[in-house]
Amino acid sequence: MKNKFYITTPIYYANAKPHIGHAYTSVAADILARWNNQQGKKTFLLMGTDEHGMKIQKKAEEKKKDPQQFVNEISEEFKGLCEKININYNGFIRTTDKKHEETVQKVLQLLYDRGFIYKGTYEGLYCVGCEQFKNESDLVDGKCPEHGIKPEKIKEESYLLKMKEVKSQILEKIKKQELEISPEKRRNEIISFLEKNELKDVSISRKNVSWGVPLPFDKKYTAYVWIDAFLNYLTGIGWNGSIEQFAFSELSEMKWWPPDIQLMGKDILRVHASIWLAILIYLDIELPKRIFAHGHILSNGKKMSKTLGNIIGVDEMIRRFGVDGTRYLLISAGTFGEDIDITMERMVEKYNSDLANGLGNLVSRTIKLASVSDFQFLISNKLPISDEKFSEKIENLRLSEALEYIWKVIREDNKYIEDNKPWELVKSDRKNFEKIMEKLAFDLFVISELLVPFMPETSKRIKKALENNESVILFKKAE
RNA sequence: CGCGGGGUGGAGCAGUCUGGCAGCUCGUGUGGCUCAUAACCACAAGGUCGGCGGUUCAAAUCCGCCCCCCGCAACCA
Repeated sequence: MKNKFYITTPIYYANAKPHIGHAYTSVAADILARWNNQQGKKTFLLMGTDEHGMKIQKKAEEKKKDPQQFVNEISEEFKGLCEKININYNGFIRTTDKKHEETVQKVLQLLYDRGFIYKGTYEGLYCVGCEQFKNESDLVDGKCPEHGIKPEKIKEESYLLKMKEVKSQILEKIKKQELEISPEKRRNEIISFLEKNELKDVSISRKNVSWGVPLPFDKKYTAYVWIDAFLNYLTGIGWNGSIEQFAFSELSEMKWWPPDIQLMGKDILRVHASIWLAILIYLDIELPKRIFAHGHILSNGKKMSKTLGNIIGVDEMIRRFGVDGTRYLLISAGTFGEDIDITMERMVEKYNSDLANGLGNLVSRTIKLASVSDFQFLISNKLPISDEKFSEKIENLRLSEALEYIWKVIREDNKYIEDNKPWELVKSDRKNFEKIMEKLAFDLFVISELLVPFMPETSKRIKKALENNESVILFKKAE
């Protein structure tokens, strides 16, 4: 299918409630989806929840809940988050969906039959207390933080996915831009990582995790969550696990494939650029066109954490700044792709100056000028707005720059009003007054069009206010 | 010698690849305006671009060394 746009977010791990990072990724994805939709493309935004694995099993036990019930609740919370911040998703995949699980098993079997999965041994640090393998980064002073004991190095039988042999293929495809990884910085990182390191074969089975998809060829094991999770990008648009489905992709429900953009946090870029790509290559499925890794949200230069008490909640932001205000503040906080740093204090400032005093006040004063002088705006919904500079910024995911571009117009219009003094002209020179008002109306219309992906409700409200010549307070001052 | 990111006026950032008067927003000061959400506009103050050295007619930008902060170290989203 031509003229389509398929975008994915990572599926969110359902071991805890959603936080602002999830909102950030989701809003960005939503903006890109809405923008492409506005450009006349058929779009599909896929989101979802990743619901298997040891962590979830344990969390459910702690709360004395059945794991399925536990993830049902969390999954609803993630959907709720999407509603709250106005994410217009087209599909929401859950890895505990029956169809997804079946497809995962099919794929595992296929990879096994083709010899890409083999039985070997996995060596790792095993904590007897937790009954699971630990990462070195999980340890405190070389000990398990929960049990205070040193994990043992043990070997265990395990199923492994071959990685060594695909490495050069992955590297080549990235280098040849068959798959674009951006920002460029991240691309370079991945390339140098692949060039400098051997890719070890990855263990894809878990012995002590009952909450997972059983390996079809050895039911004693369940699949490691990543394998399960990655396939969501395929099952989420209706893949049933048969390779034939791709042969007629123009006609089948796989018409969305490949993803035009896969959006994710920088933390999971590396696993995507290795394991995920390996799976696709083994399955002979076309790679995504582009993977974009964004940065993390910091608060006052630090990761948000309960101990530091610097957590900023989505609900609180919505309460103070509204839905569109929250979307604006998240996206305008810094270059998309870099880490961004937010604090409540600065957000209040930015909200007041950009939204209340900037956009809100411009709309308000323009409409007041019109209504006291019986000027009627002619809203020309006929003209499709296309602004190349703006488009280019969005295509390159320079999202905050795109917003700055709009705000430049807002400032210019404020100056324009100041310079032309329409409140005087209305008494002396009606003709010129109308000329000025038309220019303002046109600009506001353009602004509202450009804002559609970023602040859909605000955009509608501006248009409505212009049509009805009705004064509005778009954004109340925040304290 | 593990890998990577960052250090730019009071705050937050852009600019570094491809060298050419140091840019944006906020805040501050002074003045102006009254259509507007005490909003808006103009002007001004404020920077040895982390440090030292090198290349160059010219360095925030290229090269070398050093200091400080922050991530990551793949089976952890």
